[in-house]
Amino acid sequence: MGRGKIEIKRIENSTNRQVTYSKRRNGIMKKAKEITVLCDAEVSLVVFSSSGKMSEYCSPSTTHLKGEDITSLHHRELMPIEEALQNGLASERLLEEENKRLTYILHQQQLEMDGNVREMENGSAYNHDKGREYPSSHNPFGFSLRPMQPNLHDDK
Amino acid sequence: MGRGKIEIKRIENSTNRQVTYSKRRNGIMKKAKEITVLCDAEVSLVVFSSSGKMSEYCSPSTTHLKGEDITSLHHRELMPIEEALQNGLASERLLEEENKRLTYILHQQQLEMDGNVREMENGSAYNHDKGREYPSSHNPFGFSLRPMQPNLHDDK
DNA sequence: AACTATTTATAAGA
DNA sequence: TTCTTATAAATAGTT
Repeated sequence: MGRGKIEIKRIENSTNRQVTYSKRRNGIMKKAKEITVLCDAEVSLVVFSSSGKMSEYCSPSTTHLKGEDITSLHHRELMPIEEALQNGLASERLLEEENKRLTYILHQQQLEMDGNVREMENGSAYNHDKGREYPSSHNPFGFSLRPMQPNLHDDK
Repeated sequence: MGRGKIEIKRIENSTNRQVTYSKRRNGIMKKAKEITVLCDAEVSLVVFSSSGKMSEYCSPSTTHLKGEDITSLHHRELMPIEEALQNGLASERLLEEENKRLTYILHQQQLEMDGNVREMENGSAYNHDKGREYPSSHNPFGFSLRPMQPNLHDDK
């Protein structure tokens, strides 16, 4: 799409690569938003440039979380951890805290499951991650919790 | 892009919405792969259709995990947990195991970092998982674990 | 950052 | 669903 056709292979020129990255990142973000709206879909998109800069899009949660959207949940659950990490706290300590959070959420899930075993047929999407910008040029973050689609209908 | 211009708003006709979803999902996945290759970027993209079907793309991990790719790590580390969950084991037990696994992985990462701090400028890409269908049209899984970049340099 | 010539994605139709 | 094709949209190369 452009003045010339290009091969899909790494752009060696750093400047061109950066420019193309910027354009295409905008393009894919737009597409993500569009499919969300047009098709009532849910999308999580995270992109890291080769220089470690992150961009992300996450569709608003509509059917789940009882009004709390994924973004706000992300902010509530993850940002405190990210901040703490950036403040240089020991990773072990953070792991403990993370684990507590996991435990809590797992309990919540467990309660749901106990009350609604039928819907526990299938699994989750674990996973993924990417590059980034952190003060020390290290990402101090060991892992993050990525809430997806809690099955919170307790009406059954 | 097509025979006619469309407004970006929910497609009410269910069939059309499904068709558009399918086409656009393919399109955005392609774009994700392209930006990965062209710009040396890392991408994680998860899309859920309104019927609960998930599709995912995650760019391959290049710099870390010493040869173990994301997929195999996912299978080794995560699938047993998913299966266990599906078998209804207590969440506490699973969390403990999960935490042990996390700790182990964190240590592994630590070892890598200790021996090669220079290369720790950018992160690894854990994982991914591929298209599942949730029978009940709900994703029963409330969260996913997203390992990122453990900051385990205890030299500060 | 803008500007276009082109390529690519895709909406509608078959 | 898969293919076709006219048209809208994205974007590569340029300014």
